[in-house]
Amino acid sequence: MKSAPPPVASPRETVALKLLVVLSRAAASVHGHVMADIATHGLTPAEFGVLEALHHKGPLLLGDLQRKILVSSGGITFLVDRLTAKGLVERKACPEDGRARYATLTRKGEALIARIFPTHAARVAEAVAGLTRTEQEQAIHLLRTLGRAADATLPENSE
Amino acid sequence: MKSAPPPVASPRETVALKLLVVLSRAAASVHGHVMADIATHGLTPAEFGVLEALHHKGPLLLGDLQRKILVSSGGITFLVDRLTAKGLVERKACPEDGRARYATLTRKGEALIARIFPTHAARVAEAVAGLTRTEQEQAIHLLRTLGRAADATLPENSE
DNA sequence: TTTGGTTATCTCAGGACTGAGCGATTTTAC
DNA sequence: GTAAAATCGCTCAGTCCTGAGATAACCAAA
Repeated sequence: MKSAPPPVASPRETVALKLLVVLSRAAASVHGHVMADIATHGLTPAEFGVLEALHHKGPLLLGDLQRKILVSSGGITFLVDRLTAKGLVERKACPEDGRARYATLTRKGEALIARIFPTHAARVAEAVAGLTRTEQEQAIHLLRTLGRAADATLPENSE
Repeated sequence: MKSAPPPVASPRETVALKLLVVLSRAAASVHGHVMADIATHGLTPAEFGVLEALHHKGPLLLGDLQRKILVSSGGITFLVDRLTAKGLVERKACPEDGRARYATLTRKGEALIARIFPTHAARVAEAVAGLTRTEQEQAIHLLRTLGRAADATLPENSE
């Protein structure tokens, strides 16, 4: 004699909630692989992100770096401080803007990222190998659309 | 006279790395929506996860709860402590196992989650509205496959 | 029963990061 | 040319959470 549970969510919401769950779990799982790799080199994911960004883009203003790896303003200062203490990154003055600073890789930092990046790439490929190449490309397309749309409707991003 | 950059990654790895990026960004964007909603009720995402899980599954052993919301063993103790202090959750002894504890919602906790869940569901639906219903179902399928496979190849998960 | 191995939770020290607010600089408007 | 507004990075107090170890309870075998 049990009564049916109340319809707490419409079908549309049910699908959306399921998508949220699998998205979070997939991201966490893949992240787990990546972290395990990165941690063996004594780096946090955020530190690795900084090194990777500088490796591929060259010197970057701290603000650009911040937006790229998605940390707070205090976070990027903290990260660059720590990487500087490790001798992997340096700050350079920006000639056009006295407020801004460039972050650049030192020789040692460049050598480190060049050494560990190939392993990282292989590990990522392995982590996503559950999908075929075609499926990966489908997923990329869907996730890019999803991410863009979600960003656009975020309140604080007025643009 | 610039030489071509060295092939740092194979095409397979390039696709995998791109997938990692869009996956992380999509998860972060959707997470942003959810957090903004949850924070207005004075809850952290992890706290909300606990309430949501108990709301839908009923009383749960702490260990099951821990695996469900993906926190460390210390984390689940901390979360249940804090929710207990807020009067939203209680611990109950487990008759069959003296080591284990159930977490259950209090009246107040049940009332809170019942009140805020509909808004949450609507917000999630809005956050993923950049994809059509069909696309959402494709994404769910792909992400579920991806997550499962990634978990299975994670070293510490032997099963 | 006793012993040892597992499992479930808790304790606690510490780390990564946030976010509000600050000074310094640049840009814009008058 | 100067005052107001915006932008950049930094400081710092505080938060959430991790992870290694401790404690207690269960279970199987001798």
